[in-house]
Amino acid sequence: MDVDTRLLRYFAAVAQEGNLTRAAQGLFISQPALTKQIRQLETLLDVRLFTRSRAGMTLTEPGRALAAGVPGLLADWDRVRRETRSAASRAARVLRVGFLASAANELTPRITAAFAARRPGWRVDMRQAPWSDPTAGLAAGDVDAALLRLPFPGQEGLRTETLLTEDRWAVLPDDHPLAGRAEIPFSELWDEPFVAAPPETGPWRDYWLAVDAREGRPVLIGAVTENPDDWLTAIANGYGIALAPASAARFYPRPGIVYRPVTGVAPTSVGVAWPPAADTDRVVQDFVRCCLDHRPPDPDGPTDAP
Amino acid sequence: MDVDTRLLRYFAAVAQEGNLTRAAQGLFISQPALTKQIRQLETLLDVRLFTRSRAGMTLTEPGRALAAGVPGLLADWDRVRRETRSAASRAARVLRVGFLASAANELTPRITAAFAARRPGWRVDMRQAPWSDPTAGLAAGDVDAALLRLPFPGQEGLRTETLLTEDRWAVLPDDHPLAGRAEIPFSELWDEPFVAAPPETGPWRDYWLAVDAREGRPVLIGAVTENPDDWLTAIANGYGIALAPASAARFYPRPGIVYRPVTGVAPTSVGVAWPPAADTDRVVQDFVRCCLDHRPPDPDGPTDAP
DNA sequence: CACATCCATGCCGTCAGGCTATGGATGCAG
DNA sequence: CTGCATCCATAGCCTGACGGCATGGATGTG
Repeated sequence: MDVDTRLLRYFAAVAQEGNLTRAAQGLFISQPALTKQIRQLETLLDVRLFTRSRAGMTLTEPGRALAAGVPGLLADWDRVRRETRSAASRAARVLRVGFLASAANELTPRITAAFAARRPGWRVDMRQAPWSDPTAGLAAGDVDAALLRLPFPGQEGLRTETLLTEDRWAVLPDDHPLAGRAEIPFSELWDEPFVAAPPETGPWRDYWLAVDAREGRPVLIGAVTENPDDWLTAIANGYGIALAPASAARFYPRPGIVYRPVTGVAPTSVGVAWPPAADTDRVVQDFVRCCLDHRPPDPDGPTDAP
Repeated sequence: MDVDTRLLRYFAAVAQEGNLTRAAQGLFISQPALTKQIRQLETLLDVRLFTRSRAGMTLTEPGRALAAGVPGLLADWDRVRRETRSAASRAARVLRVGFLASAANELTPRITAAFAARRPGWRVDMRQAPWSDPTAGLAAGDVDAALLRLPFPGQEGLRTETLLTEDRWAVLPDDHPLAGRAEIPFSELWDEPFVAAPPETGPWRDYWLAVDAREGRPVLIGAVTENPDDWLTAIANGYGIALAPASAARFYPRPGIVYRPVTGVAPTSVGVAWPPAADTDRVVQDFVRCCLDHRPPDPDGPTDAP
């Protein structure tokens, strides 16, 4: 009696959604395809899992029994898969490091160089994470360590060390009325439209919109983008402005875009993070050591910033 | 990243066997098909799971990590599947009862009739189990209760009640030298060839060969059969003799076959069994009650035996 | 009564899984 | 040294499953 995890995912989606059409949209397949798959699962188990009605799909009693077990099965498979990948990385002497955007700025190459010197034969695999994952793959177990922005949601379950702190600046189109100012109080930006990350990025999005520095004022969203490139383009095209770490001026310069210091928002930090399970992992700890050894003496940023 | 349990079964088989060809035989597929599947799993995970050599397939380090997790995944899926089936039976008001051979003999129809009277709307689904499973599907969770021979291996983890006890008789071809005897001491059968169940049925096979009543003498196997029909045919054809419950003379009469009482072997019992989890299950307990209510007063067999 | 919203069905193209036959590598026995 | 056995990999083919689109049937709703 074999089953595909795909079938279980489909079932879980329909069970949760209670609606074939919407579940199919969420799974990026057509509704008839999903109909067929659910029927196939029912045939396979010889059990009626749903009662169909115009109102949608309602779980039967056995359907509820299955729905209770499936998420655990999928999670277990995911765990085993990640453990296998981790073992593979380790066997290949690869340290997987997740990072967000510009990672630890100018420190990054120096950290990896120091690690290479400390662990000959090992290779660092730097993986850029999407904005939607503020843990840069660490929470999902996709990487052994991560360079990321502090603080982040879920930080309690992970070990972190701060590497550097820098101010947040404003990113403006160069024809913006405020583009000529040497420094801008954040309150003057409250009514400006912002180019934001997608809503599903949650706290990340709010953090870079500086929601908690707006004294409750609503945020004006001018555009939503998924990655730095679209983000800069949207700003250059005048859809809105944004906040960014000061170092973005060095890492993401672009014609038509200017970066200006902002007062009235808290600075942002970059840290290294690792899972508690890696506390005794010599390789991960070596990497952390390399990170800490290259912390800049000046807490406002790396000393060799251009 | 979806995977089929089939793929995991294949992987587990190769991991355990260390040999594609033999694993493929055990899985009833061709060796090239298995080669492709294993390679596909490696591609899917992007991990080399085996090192190939003339000596066979050896697990790599990540392969061992996967092999450690896969049996648990498969067991969990099986558990969830059985729970779903159980919920379905319950919802359909079906009590699944496993049984071996002639179950509780003449009692069986009376038990089911009593249960039908006690639980209107419920249906008893009687499922004959193969000889290879002395728990008649109970251990695997395929049934809610079982009518089976006592004692059986794995009995400790289950609840049992004895329903009837009967002597074991000899089953002989009618032209056998001992066929004319009214009663046969078992010691006179020690050197006779026996028609046995397949070796994989283990304790069941040994029990009906009465291995523990032979004072250490080796058993002579004249033929191996998988089911009662082949078994009787083999005996009629003179391949060997066998032991059987006395009631077999009533349930399995056949031209060319005679049943004779035997002394020197312990009698055999039929009991009802259920999992501890069903101790509080009203329906299962009703069925057990029906079984006990129809226990014959005479411990040597049902009173209405012909 | 038209319309919206469910799920089910029919038909078709594509691809993955299986089989048979065969090839390349390597160890072993005569 | 050579023929053979035993590994696993590859090639070519067939079938069946999965997915898409278009459409149908049932049932509330404005």
